[in-house]
Amino acid sequence: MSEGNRPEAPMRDFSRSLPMALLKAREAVMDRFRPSLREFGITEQQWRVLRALYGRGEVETGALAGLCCLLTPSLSRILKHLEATGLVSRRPAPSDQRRTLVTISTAGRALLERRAPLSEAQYRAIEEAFGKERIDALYSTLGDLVEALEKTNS
Amino acid sequence: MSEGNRPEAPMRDFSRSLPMALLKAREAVMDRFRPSLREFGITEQQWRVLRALYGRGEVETGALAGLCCLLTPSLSRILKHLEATGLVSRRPAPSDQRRTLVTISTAGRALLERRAPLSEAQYRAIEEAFGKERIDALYSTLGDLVEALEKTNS
DNA sequence: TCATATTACTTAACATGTTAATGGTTTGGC
DNA sequence: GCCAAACCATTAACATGTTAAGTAATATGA
Repeated sequence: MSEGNRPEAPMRDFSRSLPMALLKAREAVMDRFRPSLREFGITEQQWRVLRALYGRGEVETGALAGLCCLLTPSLSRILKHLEATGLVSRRPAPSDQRRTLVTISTAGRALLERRAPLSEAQYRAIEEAFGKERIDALYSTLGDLVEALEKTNS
Repeated sequence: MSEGNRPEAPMRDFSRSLPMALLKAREAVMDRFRPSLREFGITEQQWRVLRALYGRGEVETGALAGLCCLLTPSLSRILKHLEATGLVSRRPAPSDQRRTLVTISTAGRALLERRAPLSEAQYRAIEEAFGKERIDALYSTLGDLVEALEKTNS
């Protein structure tokens, strides 16, 4: 017991890991959505991209990454795949050749509209299992948490 | 109005995606922990494994995966890496050769004990930014959500 | 206007997420 | 004891997460 020996805080209980708690909750939710994603032959991230593009016209890659909570290297690969399967299209921005503008295609919209009802059904099931008020409160709490963390991120 | 065409529910607002809300919150939290993980040359998942093994003696691979919220293929690769760097050890279970028992090594414990204070400092910062009561309430809500979803997962 | 820095996206490299398949081990029925 | 079924971990294959490096286009300033 020397140099730097403050009273050795006991190790935090493993059940009190905030990243783990958020991950476990997210996994429990995703378990409800994965079957229909698989049925449509699309990944969770690909779905997020289509979902973000829907009804939004042309979106820059950087902005799209922010909307989908994806890093740009991941998004780059995902867009290559979505473009190859004809669900989105890309073109350089006329005013600034560095930027890329992404648009959802008709096929992309069609896929979205076919799966959306299945997704909505799962949301109803989740709200029934947990309570709509508690879900609403959870959205609110999570938003506040993000705001608090971003505001103070030294 | 025929077969299946109910009145076309409007597309859910993209801000009301529960997986996204949980992901964004988790990312905001992880941004606080990543610097020290990097400093110690370890990934988030490797940390979770060491964290789960600490003070637990020998743990079976399957049980460890459950504790860490990892799938067994991922855990298999992670353990190979941790074993190669001397942070854990593995051996087949004497009573059942199918099972593998994992133990944290002295070096693993040492790494854990060196980083733990940095992690705790971040927890204090998060509680200060958001409020300890709200964090506690969030743990509780997330646990309830998982329970509700698992109980009703048809 | 020219060199420099900055910006936006992409590639590269390695680790993990996810599903399916493989390969030993053990269990159960017979 | 024998064989099929179930089990556990690992491997395989492809997609994404993460950080660093690369590339082309634009902005900046002397």
